[in-house]
Amino acid sequence: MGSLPTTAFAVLGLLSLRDTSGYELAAFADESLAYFWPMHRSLVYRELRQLEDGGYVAGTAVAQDRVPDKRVYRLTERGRAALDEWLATPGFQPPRVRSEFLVKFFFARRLGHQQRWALLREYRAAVELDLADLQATADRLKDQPEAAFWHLAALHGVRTRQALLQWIADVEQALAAIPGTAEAPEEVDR
Amino acid sequence: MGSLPTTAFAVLGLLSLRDTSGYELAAFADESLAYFWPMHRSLVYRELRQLEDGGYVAGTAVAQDRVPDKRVYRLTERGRAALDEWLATPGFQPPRVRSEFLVKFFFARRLGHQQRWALLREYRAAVELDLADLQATADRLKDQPEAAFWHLAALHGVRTRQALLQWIADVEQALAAIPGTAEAPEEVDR
DNA sequence: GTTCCCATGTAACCCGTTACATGATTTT
DNA sequence: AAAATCATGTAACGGGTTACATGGGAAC
Repeated sequence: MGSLPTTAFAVLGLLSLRDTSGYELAAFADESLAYFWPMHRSLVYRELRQLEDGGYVAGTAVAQDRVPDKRVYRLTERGRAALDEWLATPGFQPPRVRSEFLVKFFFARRLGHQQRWALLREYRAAVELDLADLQATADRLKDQPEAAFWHLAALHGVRTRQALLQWIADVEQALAAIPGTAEAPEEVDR
Repeated sequence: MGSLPTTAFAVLGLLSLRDTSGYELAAFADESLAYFWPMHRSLVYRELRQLEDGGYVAGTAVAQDRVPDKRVYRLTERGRAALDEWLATPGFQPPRVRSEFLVKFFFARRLGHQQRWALLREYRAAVELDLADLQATADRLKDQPEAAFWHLAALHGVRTRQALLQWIADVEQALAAIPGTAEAPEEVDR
């Protein structure tokens, strides 16, 4: 009982791929899990310490020259068991989204037309960037069979971002139709 | 400087619609903002207290019989100004997603076929439920012009969930193609 | 007539973010 | 040669979740 937080399993999962120090693990998490489970370095360090206290991982100090010494962790048998049990157990927390943009958008009735359009344009730019990034990741992983699930997870992101672009187009339509809302001209670059 | 957290603006925004107690405000937030900015009741209470300390809202004790007394808050001029300034200021934090499902999925190479398919099926069920809920909200708001932005925000959710169903279909295809992965039969109800 | 739900909130805990520290190496 | 980055982490703060409290209706 007292099951571990999801972040702990994320760490165990990464350790199941190879033994690493906190720094390396956090760096890899940042390239892989970050889109759907962001973890700051500090959190990774603390989690590793706690996992070691619980006997899920074992750390060894490794001296290095030129760079600071590090502590390399590996999964213990207990850790592997916990990971696999969590994976095999049905159920997951409902996905949580936090979008400051949507909060602003929700109250956008208080804004003038100019600013509404500006807000939307800004969102579109952000989504497009994000999509490009995810698409690049997905493409890079496309033909690596051992990264099949990673690739599909990236596609998850791609698909939702594409849907967002569609939504933005819909909203532009709807905004243009709001009485008295003249369509804002494209931003002119003076 | 020392700008307020987004949760504070969410609370100010809701108060701009009408004066309420913490309990009512949290209940309304749960029907409206929750999909993109969840706030637990406790958090709303604390935020209201802090906003009152900062002079953004003013609370009045209201006695009731049969139910406990309550404290009703209204926006002060300062609160209204802070809200509008935040709204009009460009920029927003990048949307953050946290999906335990995707963490499990990412490590699904460790699972057997049965369990992979079970995980996916479970996800589809969850997404379908979620979609139905959002769709119902969107439909309900469709023809209320004063709720136009609320309606569009709900559509934001609808669109992304539809994309997820598409993604799930893709994944089922991909899983079926993984060597040695016989397609798992539909769950038989004995 | 117990048990569950409503309406109102307070208190404690812990996860997640931000700030701080440090010496070597690469960049400007 | 000063500034930014890398490779390691620790410490402090605060937002978000969970647990606790309470007394009156509603449900079974």
